[in-house]
Amino acid sequence: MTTFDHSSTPAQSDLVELLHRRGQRSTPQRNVILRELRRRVRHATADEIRAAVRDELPGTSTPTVYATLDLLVELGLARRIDTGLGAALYDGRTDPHQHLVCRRCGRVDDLDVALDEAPFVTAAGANGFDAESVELLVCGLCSDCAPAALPSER
Amino acid sequence: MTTFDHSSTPAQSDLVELLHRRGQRSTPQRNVILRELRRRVRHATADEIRAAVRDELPGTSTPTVYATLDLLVELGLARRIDTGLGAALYDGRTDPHQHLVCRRCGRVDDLDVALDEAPFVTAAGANGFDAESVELLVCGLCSDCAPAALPSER
DNA sequence: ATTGGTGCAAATCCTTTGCAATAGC
DNA sequence: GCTATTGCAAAGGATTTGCACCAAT
Repeated sequence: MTTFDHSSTPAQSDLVELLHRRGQRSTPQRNVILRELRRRVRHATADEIRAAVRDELPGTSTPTVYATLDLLVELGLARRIDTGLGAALYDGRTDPHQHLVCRRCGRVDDLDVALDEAPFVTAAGANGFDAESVELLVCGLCSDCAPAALPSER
Repeated sequence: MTTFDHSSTPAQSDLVELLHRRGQRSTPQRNVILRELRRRVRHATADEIRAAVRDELPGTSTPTVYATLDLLVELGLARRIDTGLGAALYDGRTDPHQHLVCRRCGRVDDLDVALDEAPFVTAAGANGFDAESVELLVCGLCSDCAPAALPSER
């Protein structure tokens, strides 16, 4: 196999089964964090998720939010985007898409251009590397920042 | 234009001219850091570069190393790799190539598979985004970690 | 009852900032 | 001489750890 399963988004309720299959537990925190992540249009930082989750689960702690987001990524229900500009972003979309990263304001937008991952996964395998995912980032200046940038920074 | 200039690595001496053209100065720190970055086979963290540079320029400070590496990236003489696993890595190779990132040990290797950036750059432009570079990371387990990983973490 | 999960506080790690001193041009 | 660059120390921000308590199975 040279590609990944990119089937459609699992239902919210599937989280319970995914967890139980691994001997892990369904908790209010996990359910609410996944729901919150999916409700969002824009990508969110762990801290933004925590702020939002607090309406429903007031005591929710930062370490729990991080642990849960990492777990969701591991379960294939979320993606983590590391841009190197401030905090990592979490993305509830699980279907294949890429990201546009503005190096000036840090904004990250989705980019829906198909990427054929097969050659990369195959070449990785030839190096003894077990590929799990391919992330493509287009870095540059977003529509707000491009005009504002001085010639020297372009 | 829908692609970038990926011409061959500039000579060390060109750094001086690149800097002067921007009204910036050639300093021993900048020259030594670039030389060190290019000498390396494996990618290096800012701190590793600092440790290496200290042999030649004992006083070199952390902020200078970070500032210089950022400058080299801006000048197109280096790339910064943000994996989200520990410190950022700097890569002195300027010709097009991708990266393999082991999520377990953090090791990053080069992957020489051609990527056609054009469709991504074009689509970015259609969104009003001014693309400057495209980064592709293949995430997974390296040859050392894949056998060691427990079934549950694979 | 078991043991996985949570919250709290604190620690750690990476990177940037402020500022006075230095050194290219 | 002008001002970019440096080093130092310290701050800042993101994420993780240790541990006691709690709760899902």
